[in-house]
Amino acid sequence: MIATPLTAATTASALAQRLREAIDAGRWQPGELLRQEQIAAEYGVSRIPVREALAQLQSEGLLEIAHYRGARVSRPQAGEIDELFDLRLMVEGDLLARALGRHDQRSLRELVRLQDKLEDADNRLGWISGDIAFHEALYGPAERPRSLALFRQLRAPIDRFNAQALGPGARKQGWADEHRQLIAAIGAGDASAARAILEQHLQATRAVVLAACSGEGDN
Amino acid sequence: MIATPLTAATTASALAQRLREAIDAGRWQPGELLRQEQIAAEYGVSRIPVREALAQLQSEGLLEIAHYRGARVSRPQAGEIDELFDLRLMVEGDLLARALGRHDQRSLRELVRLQDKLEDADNRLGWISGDIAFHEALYGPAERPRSLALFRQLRAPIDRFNAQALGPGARKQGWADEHRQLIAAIGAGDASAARAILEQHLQATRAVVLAACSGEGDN
DNA sequence: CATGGGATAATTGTATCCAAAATTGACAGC
DNA sequence: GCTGTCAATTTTGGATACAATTATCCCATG
Repeated sequence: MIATPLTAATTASALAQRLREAIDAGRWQPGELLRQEQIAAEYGVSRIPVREALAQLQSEGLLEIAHYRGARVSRPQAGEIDELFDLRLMVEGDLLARALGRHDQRSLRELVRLQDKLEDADNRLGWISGDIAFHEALYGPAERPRSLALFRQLRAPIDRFNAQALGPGARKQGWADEHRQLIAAIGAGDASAARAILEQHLQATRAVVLAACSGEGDN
Repeated sequence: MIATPLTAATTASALAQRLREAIDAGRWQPGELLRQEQIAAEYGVSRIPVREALAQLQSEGLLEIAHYRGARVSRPQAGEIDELFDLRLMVEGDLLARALGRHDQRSLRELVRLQDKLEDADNRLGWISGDIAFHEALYGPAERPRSLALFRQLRAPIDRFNAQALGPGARKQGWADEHRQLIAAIGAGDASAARAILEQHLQATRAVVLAACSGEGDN
């Protein structure tokens, strides 16, 4: 089966995007081998851009590539998920604190708009990308590019589990409530309240992800 | 001029290592283009592993690659250096706190040994790699692989400036004193003292790097 | 003399082909 | 029947060749 033709700046980057989505969608299970030849045939390209795409996904932590032994979907350990949430709390807490005094009417309205849009999303991928957009708008005024990049990097492996294990219904209400409370705390300029809500938000998400992780984790 | 033959697991990874060192040594200035053909000829390989090495260095933040336009040495901004130190303080502070109660006689002796070795290093590269080894041994008992990887990632762009701008003599004594004080605080199990020394250590380094950065930064 | 268009060259991205390593399977030996 | 060894096959890594894109330079034109 040959997929629809690739249209993007470069074949390799388009492939990376496609493969990312395919892995998130469960096309390959954690630990499963991705064969270069097979992928090349599937997308109608040669193995060169396939290799570059795989290397890209490796640098993102999505794959583990062993010399002459192929690329496998990496399998996040429960302990690492836990660690990632601790790191997120540090980084995002700092971003939130720095962004707090820099929000204005316009950025607050934008947050509300993004949250409305997020609550309308019905599929899990739309839900997650909407959540990312919300948090980026939340932290954007801090003007901390490296921290924001780090935020994305720390989320990625967590979202992979979220996308597979969670439906849009799971904890959606609490999730939305916390977002609304965050907006309110920022509007009031209440730093400690905002921090507490963020902490609550991440702890609750951690619990859900860990439950899903240990529930289906059979290695 | 053709460099000495490459000997490593894979040509691409060996090239990446060589290029990293070459860039750290100033073989290419920030903003300068790295030509694939030229590098390939220089190391006696084809352009394929060169491309993979360049992609690797891009993912490390060392290069910026534009489609059909080549790879350039990235130019860290002063604001980003500042941000990186703030992130380091968060991550390393957390690692230090978690490692504190887990050190024992053996790991403390290892720290002393690494520090002795570090103070013997006479060239700047040995100094920096020795400092990395010391800090990894310092944070190792925390058993936080992601945080440790993040530590390396946050150091890399800073060390590049350190390697270029600083000699081994600059602040070497204060540096060593702070390391010794850290070992003492850990031996005494004094968390707040250890944290304070780490903070002092990083702030002093930040000042030196920022001075070097703004001193030669002519963009 | 400045400026814009277009041919030419230089450089990157991709396909095809070859070499090296690893996996698989059969078979001999115990 | 199990195990170790070796050939055949599969798969990955790298080299060479070709296509696509961008940069450069020349010259016509205002």
